[in-house]
Amino acid sequence: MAHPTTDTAVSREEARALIRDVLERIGDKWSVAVICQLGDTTRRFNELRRLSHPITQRMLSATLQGLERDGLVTRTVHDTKPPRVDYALTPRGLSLLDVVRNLAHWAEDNATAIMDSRTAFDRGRPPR
Amino acid sequence: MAHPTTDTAVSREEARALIRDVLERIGDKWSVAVICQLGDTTRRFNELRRLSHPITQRMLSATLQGLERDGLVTRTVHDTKPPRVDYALTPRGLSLLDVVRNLAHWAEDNATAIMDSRTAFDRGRPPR
DNA sequence: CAGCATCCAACCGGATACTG
DNA sequence: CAGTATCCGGTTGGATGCTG
Repeated sequence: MAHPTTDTAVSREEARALIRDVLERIGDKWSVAVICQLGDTTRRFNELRRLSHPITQRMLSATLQGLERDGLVTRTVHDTKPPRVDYALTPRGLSLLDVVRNLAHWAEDNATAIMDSRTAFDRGRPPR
Repeated sequence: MAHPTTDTAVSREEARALIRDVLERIGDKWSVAVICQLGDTTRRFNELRRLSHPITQRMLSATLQGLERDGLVTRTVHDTKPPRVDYALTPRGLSLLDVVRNLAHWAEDNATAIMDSRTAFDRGRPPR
């Protein structure tokens, strides 16, 4: 405890790094959409595909693997024929869903204001 | 109102599009960090630069312009010498700060669990 | 101090084709 | 049905150098 200020600064930076790591998980193009679609029900692969609409197989697969890797969704394979795989949020995923819903709420509430702000800003600065 | 289901589906999709537009704003690499650093105090350019640490000038500039465009921060130029520019959150930016703080909180709370989950997952699936 | 301009590498993500 | 493999274009963002 010789240099508490330094300690604090370091852990602060480390905390920021962790936060960014996590934010990059949900900051990609599809994670939030998929998490919302999962909600509190379990869904199958192509079901998610339809719901998250123009998502490609590749991206859905990658997104789900990322979420599974982080312990946010579970993947259960029923080896029937045809094969069937169910995805669902884990408790941790559900807790994230709450946060994400707040975010979505805010986005919905402020979407038009933001769009207006953008066009106003762009009118003042014509591109080139 | 012949096909209310269709109507709902369409507006739902539009809503999703809007939300994604907004999420992409804060989904980039630096916006959240800058918003947190602004908090409820006004800050100068290089001050933000130091606080958001390894951010480059270019990225800070771009991030701030994006946030200003969306009406989330204000930019005030004092023409003194040397020049001085202050950035601060608008009311809308402050409301976003609340949401973002929730997110950061969640990230902090779950960071270690997520890291553990990742290493466990990766142990099960060695690369290649 | 507060930026803009340019260049360029890395990565993200879409399209497409194929498999168990 | 539920994916994997490959290709490849656009965007993101870092490094660097210059300006008022």
